[in-house]
Amino acid sequence: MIERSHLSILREIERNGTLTAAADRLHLTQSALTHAIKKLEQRTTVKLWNKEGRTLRLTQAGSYLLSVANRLVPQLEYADQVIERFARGEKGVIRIGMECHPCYQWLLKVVAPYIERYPEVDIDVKQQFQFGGMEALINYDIDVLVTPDPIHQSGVTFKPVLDYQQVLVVSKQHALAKKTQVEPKDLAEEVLYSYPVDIDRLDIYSRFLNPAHCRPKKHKSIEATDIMLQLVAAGRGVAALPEWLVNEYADKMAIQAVRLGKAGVSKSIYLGLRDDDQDIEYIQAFVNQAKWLD
Amino acid sequence: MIERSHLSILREIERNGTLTAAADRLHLTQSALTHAIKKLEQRTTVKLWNKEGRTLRLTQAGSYLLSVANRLVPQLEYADQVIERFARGEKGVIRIGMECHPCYQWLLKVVAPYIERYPEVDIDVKQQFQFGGMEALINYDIDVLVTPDPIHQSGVTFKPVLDYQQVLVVSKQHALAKKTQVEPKDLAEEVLYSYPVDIDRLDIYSRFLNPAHCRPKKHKSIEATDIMLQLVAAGRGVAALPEWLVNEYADKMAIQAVRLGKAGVSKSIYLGLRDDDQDIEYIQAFVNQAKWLD
DNA sequence: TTAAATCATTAATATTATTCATAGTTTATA
DNA sequence: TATAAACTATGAATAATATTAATGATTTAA
Repeated sequence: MIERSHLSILREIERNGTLTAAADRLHLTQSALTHAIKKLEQRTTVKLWNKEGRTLRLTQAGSYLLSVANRLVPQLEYADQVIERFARGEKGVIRIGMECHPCYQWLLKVVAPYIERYPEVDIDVKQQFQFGGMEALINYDIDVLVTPDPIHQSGVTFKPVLDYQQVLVVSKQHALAKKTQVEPKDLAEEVLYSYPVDIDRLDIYSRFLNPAHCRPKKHKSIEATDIMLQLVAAGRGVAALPEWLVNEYADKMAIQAVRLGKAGVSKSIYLGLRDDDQDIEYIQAFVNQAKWLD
Repeated sequence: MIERSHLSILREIERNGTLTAAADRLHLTQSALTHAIKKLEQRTTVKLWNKEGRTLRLTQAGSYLLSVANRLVPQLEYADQVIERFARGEKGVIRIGMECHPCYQWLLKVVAPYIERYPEVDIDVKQQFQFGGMEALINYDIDVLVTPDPIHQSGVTFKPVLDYQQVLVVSKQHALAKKTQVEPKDLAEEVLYSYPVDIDRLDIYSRFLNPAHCRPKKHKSIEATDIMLQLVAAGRGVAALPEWLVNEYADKMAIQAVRLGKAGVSKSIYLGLRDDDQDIEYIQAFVNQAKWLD
């Protein structure tokens, strides 16, 4: 069986001309090389070199093996390097699954500085998890789950990375814009825009309207945040969004954030990780980056 | 340092699912494998597997190494074989991959005299490359690629070995059989037989019918040349084939070759070789044999 | 011809791989 | 849920292999 060491020896002998020099390169003694090549030639019963005087000339079989060596050894050496990078926690892939619509904007702000610091880590974002992110995480389809609704399950741990207020966004011209807070009944005559997700997953219902048994006049769903906010700015309706997201748009659009009720609606974004991965350095670093952004 | 044994172990564990089974395959004990992988993981300080119960799931680093293994181990195994052949005093093996259907018939005529002259060289023909022959060549799955469509890529050189005309074959009774050449519109009421390959790869379309915006009445695909020509002879349709191939059958069947258009459709068959192999004598001899046949 | 450089050989030693025996887990099944 | 079966882990013993040291033989160059 041809081993890596044989191939390395082939290469170094050819490159350096003499056994002695090749041995130095390989941090071995000349004797070791002599033994190694003799053993290889004996075991395969193939002569790899013809000895002309003290110089070695490759046979046909030898130069075949040399070509194999020149092809494969660099690949093995590269693999060594990659594994070292894995060892130092520098190399890897993070596949991120998103379970909340507006989180994407927040995620971009986490990812940007992270990829600066970890250029060897690939980031792959899969946005299409309306739910079922947990399953994807457990099945190793993703490595990190970004969600506002952590589910407790063994093998997976969630960490809060961002606390924020869910607020009502209205046009600057809107009557509610003057108030410091809105009440559920204030929405009775409003058009409410939301992302196209199940109503049970919308906090404006579960934590604000439903407890007061109120409904908006109409409910429309829209995929794109920009469009939604343009409609809001135009006075065509209102929306419930994270405060930090509204702030991003506040200077470009005529919109205003208003607190939901007296206490406000507090939310958190969580990152879910498999316990297996907890102590992978580049994943830890990612979680820390997310926390720090806060 | 990643050794061949590590890569083989990776492969067999993944292939067999359990350490015990992998150990059997490798003619080792389970204990040996446990020790080996533990040692590797300790030396590199990289976890290659996560143990979930008794099943092993590759980590990112592990699956990276597996991909390296799947690429390199077959090449090492092949090198073992080549060296064994050298040991037995055989000069080697030529593994030929075919990317064109009718080339097989031509190849037989090259191989026949070659194996007379080089009884010590084994010839192995792999016909199943509809495409992807390039990859096979580069991966050392084959040594020679026979194709009408050479792709320029470093490390591989193509040499034309046969120039020929692609012609239309019709029954001797067919009206077109009297003509010296056919025009695209002549096929408008014909059934056209071809090998079952993508239409883009058929010269009768790309170089004859398409430029004139013509189509045959119907297009049917058939695998076997003999059957195809029998149908043609029976007047059930026409086909486009290499002239030399038609000539082979011309005396046995009532078929007639007609030139495609005024200029004809000229084609070449190329042999692709890795540059590494260019100066291996028995491979050179093969290429020469192919050229000479012309 | 001689000194320097290189390669080959043997025996001793060091290192690494493998096994054996056995204990500890996990999984299947009854 | 107890039990058997299948699998993995571990430590100590052993086997196999690699490496060296010491030295003699050969080649090369001056």
